[in-house]
Amino acid sequence: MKNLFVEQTINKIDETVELYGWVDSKRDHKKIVFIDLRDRTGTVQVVGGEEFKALSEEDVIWLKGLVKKRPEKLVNPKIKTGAVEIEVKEMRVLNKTNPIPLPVNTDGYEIDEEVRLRYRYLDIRRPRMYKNLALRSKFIDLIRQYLFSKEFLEIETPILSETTPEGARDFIVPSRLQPGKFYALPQSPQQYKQLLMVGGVERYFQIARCFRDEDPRADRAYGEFTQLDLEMSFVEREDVMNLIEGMIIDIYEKLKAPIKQKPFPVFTYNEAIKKYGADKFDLRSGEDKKNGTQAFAWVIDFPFFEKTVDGGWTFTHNPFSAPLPEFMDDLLNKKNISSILTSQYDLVCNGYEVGGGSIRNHTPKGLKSVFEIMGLTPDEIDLKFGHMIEALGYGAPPHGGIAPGIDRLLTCITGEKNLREVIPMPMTSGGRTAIMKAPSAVKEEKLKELGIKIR
RNA sequence: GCGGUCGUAGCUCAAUUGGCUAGAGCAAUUCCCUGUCACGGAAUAGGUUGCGGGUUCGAGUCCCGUCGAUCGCGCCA
Repeated sequence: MKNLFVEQTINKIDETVELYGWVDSKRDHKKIVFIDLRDRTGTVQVVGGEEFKALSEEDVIWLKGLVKKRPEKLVNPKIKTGAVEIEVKEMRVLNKTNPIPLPVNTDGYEIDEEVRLRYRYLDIRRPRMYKNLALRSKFIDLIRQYLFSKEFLEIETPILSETTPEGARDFIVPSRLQPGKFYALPQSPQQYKQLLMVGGVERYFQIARCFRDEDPRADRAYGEFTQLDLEMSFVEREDVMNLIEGMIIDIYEKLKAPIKQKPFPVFTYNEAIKKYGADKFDLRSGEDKKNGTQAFAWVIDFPFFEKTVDGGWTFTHNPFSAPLPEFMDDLLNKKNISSILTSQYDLVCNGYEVGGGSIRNHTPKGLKSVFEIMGLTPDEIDLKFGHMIEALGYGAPPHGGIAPGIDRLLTCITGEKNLREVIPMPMTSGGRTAIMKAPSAVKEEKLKELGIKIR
């Protein structure tokens, strides 16, 4: 097993070491040949001769060699290991590469994204992409550390689930055992996490994959995305906001990412619209952008309902939200509907909406009232949300939560312009997996088994 | 669903007003060079200009269609 990373050679002067990695570049001077050996931690120069002649860029090799301090005038200040070089003793090619279809020693922005996605497994060899993936891993690690220290449980919720009657378009999956019927992939674990609160879990989180069949944008990947899904019992709006704000401040300190204003500024929806013309906005100065400062803010006091085109009402954010306490009577009596404010809070960072949540309606009558205002009949309410209303009737605790988007937070913190730069294997905007050929046709027998006829 | 931009060698690009055999850098292959560090130098190979049609003596270039990528609008509880 490999037990030494390239960047550690700097501490192994005069020792014989074994290294594994890829040939990043080769400089052949006939009698003396240099290669840069690369692994995920960086590159180091290896000095050899005849044995390196046949190497090509991206060959995978093992080598044994002596780490030598470089003479002063031969130090390369551009790389972390520039003060040393390896004098090769033995070398083996573990796998000779075919000509590589795209360069991996640039930042990659110049390359057609279609090519980068098709060869994503090579694209992530480039240091920038590896760094983004490593940061993503660290970020999630720090989330877990923080939330476990606050007595949270990490719990998985189903992926094969029920269609969501409102909201985004669902991905649906045919059922074999119930021919002609379909599962849906969750747009978020919203209902399950509330049921966990009914179940007395009190503090839940999940690094949750969410699925929505809506057209993509630069800040919105097609198909699936990841959020930190979180729910707490016996809390009020400020409790959830404080918890998540505390978590972010802790994580960003550990990642040495400066935050512009702490505590995060809070704007009401009306203030935000008046001041910025939108409910998401970028508070950074030019200087902030240059040094990677992250500007967080909260937006609260959104209207609960808005008029639909046909004159009815629909919710602005989340039908499971409770109104602010002072509007509960109006909700239950279906009065002054346009002025009811929701307990919804949105987290904004650098102009992106990076999360949203609310205190939920934890009584059956509160939730029912929302659907009644939306004009659903008792039968419809029962059919679509009967299970939730029933569950709330069995001693559901007051509860609320939030769901920060991991992809967007990472886009902000890395300064990337596109969400796909922090997603390991994203789909194209046309909904294709770029490496494998999904979605693909399935064989006639398979369809028959599922009870599906095409056309 | 709609609109913008783009599609030429494995990658990044060039090709004047529609006109000679579609060029260059990187990568690949062969060769030269003891200190380079994204080394340098010489040569070779590499093309259905996304695909299909049209206009024209002649199309990478103009027109129509189509496919794909990407950005935005709609959409996104």
